[in-house]
Amino acid sequence: MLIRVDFNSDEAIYMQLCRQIIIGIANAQIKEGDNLPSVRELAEDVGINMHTVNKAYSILKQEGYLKVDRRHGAIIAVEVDRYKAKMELAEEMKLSIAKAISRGITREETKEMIDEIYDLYLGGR
Amino acid sequence: MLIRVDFNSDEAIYMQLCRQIIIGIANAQIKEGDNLPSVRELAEDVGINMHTVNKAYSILKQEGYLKVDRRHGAIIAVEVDRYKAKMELAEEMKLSIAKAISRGITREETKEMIDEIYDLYLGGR
DNA sequence: TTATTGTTATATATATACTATAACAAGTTT
DNA sequence: AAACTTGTTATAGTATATATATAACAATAA
Repeated sequence: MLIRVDFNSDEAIYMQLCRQIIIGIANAQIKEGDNLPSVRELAEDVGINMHTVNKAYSILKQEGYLKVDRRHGAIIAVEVDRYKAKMELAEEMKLSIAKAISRGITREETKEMIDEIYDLYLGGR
Repeated sequence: MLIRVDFNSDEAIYMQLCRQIIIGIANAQIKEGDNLPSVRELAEDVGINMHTVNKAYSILKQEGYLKVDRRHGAIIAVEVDRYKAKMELAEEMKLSIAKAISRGITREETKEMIDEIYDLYLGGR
């Protein structure tokens, strides 16, 4: 899985890493049990510091997307707490939908958009 | 419209203000043409610095939620560019939906959630 | 005239983000 | 056994973001 960072973005580098890895899981570029490159390897590869990668991995571990052990490095292992997952999703969408309503985007339009994004990630699956 | 800030939150104070005002527009607590308290007034009211409020107002102005003139202070005036609004919404939802897919939340569940949040804001409208 | 408006300027303190080196124990490879 | 790689931790430095404190300005309202 290819990971790149945009140094001109105002999104923090460690967040760019987290986001790309989560999207990689969503669209099955990386699957349960796959291992990510070591912190030093990925850092070298994208041209950033080891600690920035380590921060991203630590967050992903803490949020339940991967597990880390010394034998195999970082391994994708999504921990699913459906209740927590839905609460988090709702919380994240609250501001976005408030913006949408303020700007006259209907619920049907929003749901169409949801379908498009699901299709984008799931493809034929 | 009541605005409060949580000093223990890890969300920046100016972002808390932006969020609460946008949600206030979405659920019609404040409407087109209504005016917000002056920067000094709101700062005094919630116990923060004038410049923090000014930063929030500047962002909301820049994002097209209000206009500011010296006669009447900050006035709600939502500028709607539907194309831009939908692009922004899609962009904001991409990461959230990637998380949802990773955690096994189906598109139907997500769309139910969208309905609930729309209902939350729109109420009987 | 007096007061209030948003805006701008300067300064300071703290937190976050990122980098740079270095070291450690645990595990893998040779 | 020795050499290497792993994640992790520690320390230190720089840069930027956040929030505060004072002060001043022109435009407007009372």
